[in-house]
Amino acid sequence: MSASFNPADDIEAALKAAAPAAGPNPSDFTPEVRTAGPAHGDFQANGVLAWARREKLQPRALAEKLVAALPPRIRDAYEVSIGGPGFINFTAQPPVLLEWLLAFPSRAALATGAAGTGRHGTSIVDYSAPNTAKQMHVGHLRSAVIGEALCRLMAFGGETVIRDNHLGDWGTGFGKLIFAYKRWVDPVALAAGPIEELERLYKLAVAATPDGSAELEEARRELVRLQAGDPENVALWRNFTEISLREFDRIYGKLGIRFDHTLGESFYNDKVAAVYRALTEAGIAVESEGALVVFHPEHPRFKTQPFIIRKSDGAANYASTDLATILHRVAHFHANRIYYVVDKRQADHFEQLFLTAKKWFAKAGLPLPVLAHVDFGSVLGENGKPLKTREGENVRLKDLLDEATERAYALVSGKNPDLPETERREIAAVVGVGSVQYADLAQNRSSDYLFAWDKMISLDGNTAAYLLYAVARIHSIFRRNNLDPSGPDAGPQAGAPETAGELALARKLVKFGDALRQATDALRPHFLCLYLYELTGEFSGFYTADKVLVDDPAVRARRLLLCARTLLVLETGLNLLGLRTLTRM
RNA sequence: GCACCCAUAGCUCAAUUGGAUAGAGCGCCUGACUACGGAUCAGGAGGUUGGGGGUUCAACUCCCUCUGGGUGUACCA
Repeated sequence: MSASFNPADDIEAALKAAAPAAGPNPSDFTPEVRTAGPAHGDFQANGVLAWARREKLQPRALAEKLVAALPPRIRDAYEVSIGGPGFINFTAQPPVLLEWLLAFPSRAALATGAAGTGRHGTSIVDYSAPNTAKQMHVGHLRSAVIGEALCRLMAFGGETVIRDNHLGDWGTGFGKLIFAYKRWVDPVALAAGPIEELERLYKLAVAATPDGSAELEEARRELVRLQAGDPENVALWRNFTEISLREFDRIYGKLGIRFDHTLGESFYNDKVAAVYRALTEAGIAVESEGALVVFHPEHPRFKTQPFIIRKSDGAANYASTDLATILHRVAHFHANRIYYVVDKRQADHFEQLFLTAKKWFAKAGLPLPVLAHVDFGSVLGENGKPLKTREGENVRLKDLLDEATERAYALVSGKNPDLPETERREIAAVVGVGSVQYADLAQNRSSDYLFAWDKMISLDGNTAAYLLYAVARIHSIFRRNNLDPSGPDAGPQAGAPETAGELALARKLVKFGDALRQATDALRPHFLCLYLYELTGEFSGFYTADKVLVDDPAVRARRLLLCARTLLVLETGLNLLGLRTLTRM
C-alpha cells in the first residue's frame, strides 16, 4: 500500500466507504476533508454535521459510528478523535509520515502524485499579451508572473497546457507609427535602441496627427495600405513585431517564460468576417448606430450596454478578434478550457465575450470550452495610486527588474562579501527577480497590491529571500558533508520522526499536495506561497531545535531525510511559481 | 445614474470558499549566539472583522441596508 500524495484524499475515500455502515442515505454524505490547524490534528472531516442535520441525527453519535466503521489501515495511520459539535480529527502518526517521505523522494515522484489528483484535458492560458512597438511596463508584470505560475501548476497537475501570447499587434496605432517612421526615423537610434526609437516615433506621430488634420488622414491611409497588403508597409509592420519580440524575450527570459504560441491579434485579421456572418445569421448580433453589436436582454446591464464586435467604420476591434480566437482555439487546439489572465478592469469585456460565445456556440452546435477570466488588481505605488515614475510615466519592466537585481546585489555583497563577484551577480539576479515574482504571487491576485521595495527584498516575513535562504542552508548541510540530498544519503534507512520539531516539519510536508490542489483549483498561487512560507517556518524551528549532523546514525538519518524532503518540496514549489533557486546565497 | 469589487491588529496582508479560540510579517516589548549559514529562532502585547439588521448547529465569508473608498459603463485594448 503506497502513501497517497494528498493524504486527505485517502481519508476522504475511507470515510465515504465507511458511511453505509454508519447511517442512512450515505450517498448524500460528502466527508469534506480539509487540512486542520495544529490544535485539531492534521486533517478534519466536516461533512458529518450536514449529514446528521439532514437525517435529524445527533452529529457526535453519527461521527462515532462513522469512526468505528473506518478500516484498521486508517485507524492505525491516524489518531482519530471527534471534536466540537461533530468534527472528525485525524492526526497523522509517525509511521504514516515516514511512509509519505519515502514514497516521494523526487520531483518526478511528486509530479506523478500530483497528476493523479489533478484535472486533465487541454487548457489554453492567454497571458502577458503586451502591445508591440512599446516596451513592457509595470502594468504587464502581473499577467506575466501569475500566468506563468498558473501554467506550471496546471501542467504539474497533469493538464495539457498551451501558453499563448495574444499580442496587441494590430490596430489604428500602426498607421500612425508607419506615418512617423517614414518621415522621421533615425537609423542610428534605431540600430542602437530599436524599441526606444519606435516609442519616440509613436509619440511624434500622436502629436503630429490631431483630430481633423491632414496628417491624421495620411496616417489612416497608411493603415489602409497596411491592411490591403502593401509590401512596404507590411514589411515595416513585420519589423516592428520582430523588434518588439526581441525586446519582450529579454524580459521573458528573466521571468522564466516561454510561450508555445504567439498568435497576436493580427493572426485573426482574416478570421473576423466569418464571426460577423455567423453572429448576424444566428440573430445574435445586430446593427446599431452603424456598428455591429450584441445585446444581452437577460442581463441587467448588457441589455443596453452593447458588445461592439465591428466598429461603425467597418474595422475590427478586440471583441471581434477575441471571438475569432475562441473559435480557433477550439477548432485548432481542441481547448477544453481557456484562461484569460487579464486585469480585472476588463471584467465587463470578458463577461460580454463569454455570454456571446456561449450563445454563438450553442447555435452552431460547437462544444463550448470553460471560459474564465483570471483577474487581478493593479500594482500601486506607496501612495496608494497606480505605480508611476517620478515623472508620471509608466515604470518600465526592464528598469524594475534591473533595480530589483541591483538591490539584491547590494544586499548579497553586504552579507556575503567573500563570494566571487560573478556568483554574487548570479545570486542577485535570482533573488532580485524572484522577489518581484514572489511578492506578486504571495498576495491574493484579486486585490490591488502595494509595491514596496523594502518589504519585497526583505529577508523577514513571507518573501522570496526568506525561502531561498532556507534552501541555501539545507544545501549547505549536505555540501558540508559531501552528501547528496537527492540520493540515498537521505533514504530508506531513516526511521520515523520523533521530536516535536521533526514531527511538526513532517506533518507540514505531507500537506504539499493539498497546497498544490488549493492553488491549482482556485487558480490562486498565493495558497502555495503561504504553504511554502509556513513550511519554511517549520523547517527553521526544527533546524534551531534539532541538530542534524549528530553522531547517532539513526537520529542523523531521519533528520537528513527531513532536510532532503524539505529541500525537494521548497525547490519544486518555488519552481512551480516560476522562481529559480540557489545552492548558496 | 446604473453595475461590479473592496473595507480584517498602528502598517502590509492571510483565513482552504459556511467550520472549532480570526492568523502571519513589519513596527513595539522580552529572551536565545565563540553558529550543521543569526539573512535565524522562542515568547509577549495588539481585534465588537466599517455600522446596523437577517439566514443556521455554525458567518470575516451568504442576504438586506447604511457609510466610506476603488473600477467599469458605444466604437482603445
